[in-house]
Amino acid sequence: METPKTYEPLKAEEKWYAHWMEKGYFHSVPDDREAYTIVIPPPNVTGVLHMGHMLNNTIQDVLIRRARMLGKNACWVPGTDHASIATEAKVVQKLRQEGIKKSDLTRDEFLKHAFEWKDKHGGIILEQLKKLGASCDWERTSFTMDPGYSESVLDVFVDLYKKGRIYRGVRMVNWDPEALTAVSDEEVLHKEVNSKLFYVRYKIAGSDDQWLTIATTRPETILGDSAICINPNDKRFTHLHGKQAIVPISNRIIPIIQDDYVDMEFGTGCLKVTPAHDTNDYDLGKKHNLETIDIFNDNGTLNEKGLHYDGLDRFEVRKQIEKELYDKGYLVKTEDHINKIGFSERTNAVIEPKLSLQWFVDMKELAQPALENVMNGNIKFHPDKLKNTYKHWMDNVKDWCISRQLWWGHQIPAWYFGAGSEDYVVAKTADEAIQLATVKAGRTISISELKQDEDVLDTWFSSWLWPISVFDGLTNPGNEEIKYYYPTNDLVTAPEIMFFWVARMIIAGYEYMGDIPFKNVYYTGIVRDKLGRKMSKSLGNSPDPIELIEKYGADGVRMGVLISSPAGNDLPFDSSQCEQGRNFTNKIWNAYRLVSAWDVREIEQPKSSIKAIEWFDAKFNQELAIINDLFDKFRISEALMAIYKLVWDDFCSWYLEMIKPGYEQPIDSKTIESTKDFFEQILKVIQPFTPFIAEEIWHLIRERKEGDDIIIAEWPKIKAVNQAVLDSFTKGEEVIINIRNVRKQNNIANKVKMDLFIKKNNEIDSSFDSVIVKMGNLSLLEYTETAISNANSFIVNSNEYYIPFGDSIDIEAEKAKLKEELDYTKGFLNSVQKKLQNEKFMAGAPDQVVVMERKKEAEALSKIAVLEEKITSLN
RNA sequence: GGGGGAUUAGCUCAGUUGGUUCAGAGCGCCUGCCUUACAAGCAGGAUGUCGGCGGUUCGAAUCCGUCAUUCCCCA
Repeated sequence: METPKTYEPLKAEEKWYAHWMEKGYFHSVPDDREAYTIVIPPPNVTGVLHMGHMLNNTIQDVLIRRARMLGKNACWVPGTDHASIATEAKVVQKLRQEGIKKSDLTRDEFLKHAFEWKDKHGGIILEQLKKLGASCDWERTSFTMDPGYSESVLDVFVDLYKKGRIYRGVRMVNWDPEALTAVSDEEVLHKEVNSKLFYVRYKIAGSDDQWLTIATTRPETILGDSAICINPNDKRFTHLHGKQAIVPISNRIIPIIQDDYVDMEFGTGCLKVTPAHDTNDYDLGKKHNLETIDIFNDNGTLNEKGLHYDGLDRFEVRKQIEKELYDKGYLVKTEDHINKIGFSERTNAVIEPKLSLQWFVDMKELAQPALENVMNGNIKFHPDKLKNTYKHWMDNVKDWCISRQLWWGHQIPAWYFGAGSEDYVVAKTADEAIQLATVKAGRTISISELKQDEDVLDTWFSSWLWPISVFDGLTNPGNEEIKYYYPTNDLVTAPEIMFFWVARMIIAGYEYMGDIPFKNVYYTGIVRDKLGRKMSKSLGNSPDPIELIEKYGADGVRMGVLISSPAGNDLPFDSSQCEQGRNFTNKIWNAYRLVSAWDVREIEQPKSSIKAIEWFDAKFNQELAIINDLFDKFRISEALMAIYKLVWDDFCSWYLEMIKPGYEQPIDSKTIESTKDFFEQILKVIQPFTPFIAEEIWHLIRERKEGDDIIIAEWPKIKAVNQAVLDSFTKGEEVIINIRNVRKQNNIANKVKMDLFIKKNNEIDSSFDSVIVKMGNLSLLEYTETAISNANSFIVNSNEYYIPFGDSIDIEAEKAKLKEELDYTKGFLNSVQKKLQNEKFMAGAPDQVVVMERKKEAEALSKIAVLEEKITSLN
């Protein structure tokens, strides 16, 4: 049976993933080993895999696979998030297509539809992760609305309420008029848009024809105005102090107030104050005891306070009111204006600041340990610089609005028994609520009187418990698993959710476990397309990961997303990177083909092979130390690059070429065994990155006993590095490259053997001569006392190398080449000597540096001597 | 408006406490090769005022100031 010329990934991937699953290698149970734990950032339950997931999960898999090889008890917990707004929006949309309106359904009916949807689409993304090779412990798959999980969410709500950390209050919230729910500050995206600034004049009350002019971007909110505000220092408006103004159209009389909040430079210096519809105005309103006039319905249309605009959409009103203001002589002018507007992350609707009764978490004190323990390094961020962003947010942390006017999620465990604002209790179950309510009301409250809060909790109010609740740490505190796996080790996520999720997990960790939730946070970047645009479904610029896997193989795609993706930097993705990854797997495949095809005999081991083995052994260990260090620093893509070069350049281009027997020649058994040992070491090191091909070749290269799989093999241990061998090789390498250059410049085919004469002027290391002969395809390597005429020549370490080549040598060209090198060396010498003659340098520089400069000087001088002599000899 | 980054080769990025030829890597590009593992390959090669200007220093990609450009977060 012939081994195919190119690696065919798909079959191997299916085979080995099934094998790993069957062997239970991904499953972890607590034991004596050190635990290494990662909890997956749970994707939306109904989501599909996109490039961001690919990047994120590949990194996690690399970390977990390496930890497994390091002998740790590796546990990667997968799962999904119920994603209340996103999922509910999808279900509503699907029902609408079927002609069903959400408003026609009861809560229970709607939830039935939602669970059907979840059962149908939920977990698709987890199946896709398997194709990528993700070695998650699938027996531990969690969902934020699992019964046990839900229980812990409610426990935490009740607990925080009892501790006084949760309160209910009327606040300005970000209202999504499309989803009809409040959203958190973090779910609002601010974008710059071109809009208009409207200059509108208000008549001063009691005057005949005195006016003031305000500037606003939202003329429709005029109907909700409660005051005009001016800066008390503004000299232009001292005549307005204590006066009142008349609101256009509605003709209400409102006070003119003074506050230095007003920016005298912006607009006209007169600000209209609409406490119900602007966060800053709300604060002003509270400060000055202004009336709050809410003119909007929940869906963004105006209500009866909007007078004749009752029922019309806010944007339609903006158009119509412009005309009315103009017709009635109130509109002074309009100007083009760029301002930032908040959009809902989920529905893209323009967010309306709205006053409403919501539940909040008081964050100030909770945030303290979470801030401290990141700043003091108990939790490390990679890259470290993101600590600054974190600190800024935590220093200015605001209360967290946790109620959402949705049905899909954890229903808030608050129970109302009357119409008063305090007629409610917070309890996990209805039974408990009855008891509490009875006490609070001072009379017997029956179940029929009790009404549970209609709203659900923000999704992040459940996912902030993720590292704890996946191990039942709240419902079954102190259990064996939570003790063993918590705190987890590394978290891999996007900086976008640093506040939504990371910060809050740290808060919950301290509040409920008294400890950090993880030791390291690795922040990935945003995956962008070639034009630098964020990959998104709406732009349609995101490739389908599964198609990529089918085209390039999972290993190729894994490499493709990691190869240029340092922590915290965006990943400008192009499928050519997957091509590079696929080429790499193919390279390894062909190295295997080469090694497997040789005829092995009990013959003498060539000297060059002995040297090659010595060298690669040293080289491998040198690189392994570097790779381990890069892993420890979470420089994953650099570790990959180091491995890439180790395999491609050192192993394939140098080592295999050095030991490769001639065409149809056999290889000695010692060399082949050493080579297979090296190959195994290399497979181990690539296993975290390209697990499938590693496993495939692991089983092809040598007979394996049942259960001898690379996924659980031991990560190579570092042996002492023979630096002398590495140094000798470097010199030999330089000679070989020079020989290749001579061939190239003179068009001498590789198969033509050449002679090499060496005139020794300086110390010379001849230990790799046998390798030079082989790699240079030399018929002769000889040391000589005299220069050789009529030869190509080069200089390494002041020793002269000659390759005679009859008449075809171009003496002038050779001279020019030597002259050029001479000039460069003289210039170099000059700069070195300048330094050495500089008294300040000699006084200020450390000895080591001076010694180095002297050595450089000596080398340059000796090289110049050789070059000059050669040039003379050519004349 | 406030805060935080970033700026090094055509692209994506390394570059530790300022000091080895420190100006680097991968990709791309150029040249020559279908040399029996691999053309998804081999061998060789070129490319930079380290964003600008100023400063500190014997010495600056590295430290300081300033300007420019740009990204992110917050208001």
